[in-house]
Amino acid sequence: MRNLSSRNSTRSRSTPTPCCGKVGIKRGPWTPEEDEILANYIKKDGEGRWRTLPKRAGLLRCGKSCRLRWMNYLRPSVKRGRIAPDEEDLILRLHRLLGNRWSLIAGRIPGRTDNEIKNYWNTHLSKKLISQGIDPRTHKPLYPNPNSSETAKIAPIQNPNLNSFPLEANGGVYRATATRENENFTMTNLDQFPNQVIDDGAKNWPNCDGFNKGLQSHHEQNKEEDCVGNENEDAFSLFLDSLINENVFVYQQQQQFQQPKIIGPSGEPMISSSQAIHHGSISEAEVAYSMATFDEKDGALNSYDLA
DNA sequence: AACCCTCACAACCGCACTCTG
DNA sequence: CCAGAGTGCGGTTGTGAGGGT
Repeated sequence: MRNLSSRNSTRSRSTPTPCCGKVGIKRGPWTPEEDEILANYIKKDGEGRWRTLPKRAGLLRCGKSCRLRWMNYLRPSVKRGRIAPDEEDLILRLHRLLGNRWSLIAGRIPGRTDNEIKNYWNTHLSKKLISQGIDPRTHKPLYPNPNSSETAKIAPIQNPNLNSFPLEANGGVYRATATRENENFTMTNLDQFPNQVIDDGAKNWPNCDGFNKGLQSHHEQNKEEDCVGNENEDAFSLFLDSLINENVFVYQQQQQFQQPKIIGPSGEPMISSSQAIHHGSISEAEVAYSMATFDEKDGALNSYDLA
């Protein structure tokens, strides 16, 4: 799994992309004939070794192009057609949680590809949000107006101290370091996960663990279908589902509902992720990120100590 | 009919990660 | 440990269709 902060790191070496830019390589839209050749070849010989695939299959395309065409268009599991309203709603909520992690979002929407969701976002949803006065990047109001009840309904609840993703790389660990002065409470993921999930730790899920799986693209998940049967099957998915559902709940109820106070094992006040989000001490994205990571040193999932 | 503009979507590109020898 | 191959991801660009003038 790629380090989520790696895009900011300096590239260690500069490797060209040999399959691209070659003379004699066809570019542009794929023809039905090319599609048929590619699909037939993959049916026969399977995916992978994309760089040499075009030559083996007899296509004048670069490997990347073949892979993209297969992943985004030709795969049998790819769903075509319009994005349904419920899918749109899910995309919106996932984007609020995950930002432009299109492959993560796509992994939560069966049959949809990261490219399709990205395109749909850029052409439809971002404009829709802007027309509603919401910044599509931050999901915050473009023109904050405290008197606008409409804005308050839609806008996410975020910690004003945490506008820029305060996730620290700590030996491969991304830990939410949310704190808020004068307010003491602790949030853990214990109220979200069964204990055994936490106790197992992500180290016990080397290739098909719920968390890594959740962080992989949809097509990667398909590649690992043989991993089903693991008791920890997609714990990340369950968690994300709970976040998504909680998120809806928070948005609907934030103005009028007081959630019951939960007392932790040592008497400390405990809150759920939705309450923490509601509280403004941690954003949805921070919860999602931190929940999706584990400490490589002790193999334990991160918990939140917001005190 | 011709041209221009906008939109939606497919495809490309560069970067960075993992894996392997 | 290193170098290169293979691959995935996200931003950007290209292309074709449709509508307006």
